[in-house]
Amino acid sequence: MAQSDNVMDKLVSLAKRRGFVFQSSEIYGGLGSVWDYGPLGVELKKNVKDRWWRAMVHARDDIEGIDAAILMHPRVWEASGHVAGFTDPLVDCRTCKSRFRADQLATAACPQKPSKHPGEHSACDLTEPRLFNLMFKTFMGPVEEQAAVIYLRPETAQGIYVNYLNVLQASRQKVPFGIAQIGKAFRNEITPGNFIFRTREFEQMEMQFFVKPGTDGEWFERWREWRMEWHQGLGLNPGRLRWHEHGPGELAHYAKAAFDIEYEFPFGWNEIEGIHNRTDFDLRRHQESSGKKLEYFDQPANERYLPYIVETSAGADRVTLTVLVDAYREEQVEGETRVVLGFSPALAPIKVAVLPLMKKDGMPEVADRIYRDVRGHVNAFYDDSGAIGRRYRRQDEAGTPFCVTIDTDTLTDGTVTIRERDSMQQVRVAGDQVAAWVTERIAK
RNA sequence: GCGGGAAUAGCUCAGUUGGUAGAGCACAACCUUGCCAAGGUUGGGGUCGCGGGUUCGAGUCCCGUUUCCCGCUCCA
Repeated sequence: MAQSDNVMDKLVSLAKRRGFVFQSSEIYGGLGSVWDYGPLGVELKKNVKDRWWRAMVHARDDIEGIDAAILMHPRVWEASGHVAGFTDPLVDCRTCKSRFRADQLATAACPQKPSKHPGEHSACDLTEPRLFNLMFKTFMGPVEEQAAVIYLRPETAQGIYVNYLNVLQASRQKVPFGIAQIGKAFRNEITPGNFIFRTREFEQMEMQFFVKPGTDGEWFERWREWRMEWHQGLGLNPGRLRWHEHGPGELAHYAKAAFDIEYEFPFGWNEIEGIHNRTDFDLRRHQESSGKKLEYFDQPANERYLPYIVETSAGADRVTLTVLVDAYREEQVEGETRVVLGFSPALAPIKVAVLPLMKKDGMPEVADRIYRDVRGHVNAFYDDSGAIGRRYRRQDEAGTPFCVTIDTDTLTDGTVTIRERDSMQQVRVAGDQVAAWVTERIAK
């Protein structure tokens, strides 16, 4: 475990040094478990989100995208169960330092395993129950009165449910169909941590798929398969991905069945995406709470029903962390340790670095022309300072898959060398073909 | 929130029994070299997490606080 922690520590240092992730409000001492993405991090995360959006919305005819507001009517959260379910009364044991949900504690006997208890400790010395509301509260309007209390959404899904009929009508979709959304959500986690894995402000990539009751089981299986394929398509180590099925005691209040896709982080196996069969729980609750009919009318069959919902919910920050962790590797060269981030070209923040071999004979000028051409197509980076080997290393550390060098031959025949990070192979390409060459490699 | 550990330059860390800060790397400029990181010269950068206290004097001792890490409980 000590070695694993070490990897995360090094990743946090690297993330800060190279501009992937900074701690929020660092100059004021930092804000707990809130992180900002830097120049490279925002590109990486954006690439992850864009890839998800393309797979979900653009590449399919049966899914529409939306972008709902973070602020919603407070009654949404009463109907969803979050006002009741997200306020846990918790008690602590002063002796064994354990925490329990007060509503699950039947007796005064300590439910901890005996092995955890030193000596004669057989019953817990419990504190008074305290309320932990996991939703962030704020006020709508300038006067702080009870009626104006609203919440920052603790999940993005509800913005889809309350809009489902609007989307259905506007898009002329028919069940089965889905609605996709990428957006921020907020939770007052009791214990956040592990860098950007569990944070209080986070971004979700959610797709809610509306199906006819009775077909939910087969759609659930289909989406399980598709989502795992998507994660594998990011180029992640397949041995570090697995399923975790929720047992009866683990299921959330809304779910009939739930599978998590887990990734093996240095701190253990943890969930990066959940696939849930939410049944008609949410639509039914909103229908009852709002008094508005939310049924779907199946014209050919001439029947009305509340659709069942199969949800796929991935953490954008978690997937980004997964990509970072999976790409991280150390190489030993002549006793020195060097760090390489082996991002797939499609996800890499910088796709290509343009490096003139020497700062003379007009090489920087030629390199600059190529750089300006390439950056019109993909995110590129120009560097002419220091030794060439060192510049290669800097790009390896940033995860740049391709480096272009301009040498004396470029000045006469216009060709450049493209060096590929992972294979260390070099190819000779015409300077004006670099953008096309790189674009093709990224698309693969 | 509870218990344990930690916080000194962008990063990794030194800092002796209290006497008002250093190294390597990184960064900037110039020179040199030129295809897989450490060339030369010069330079910028720290109110030692923050706030109190003890002291003639605090990076160092005491108290509080914030943040991070490790456990306990929850989740994407």
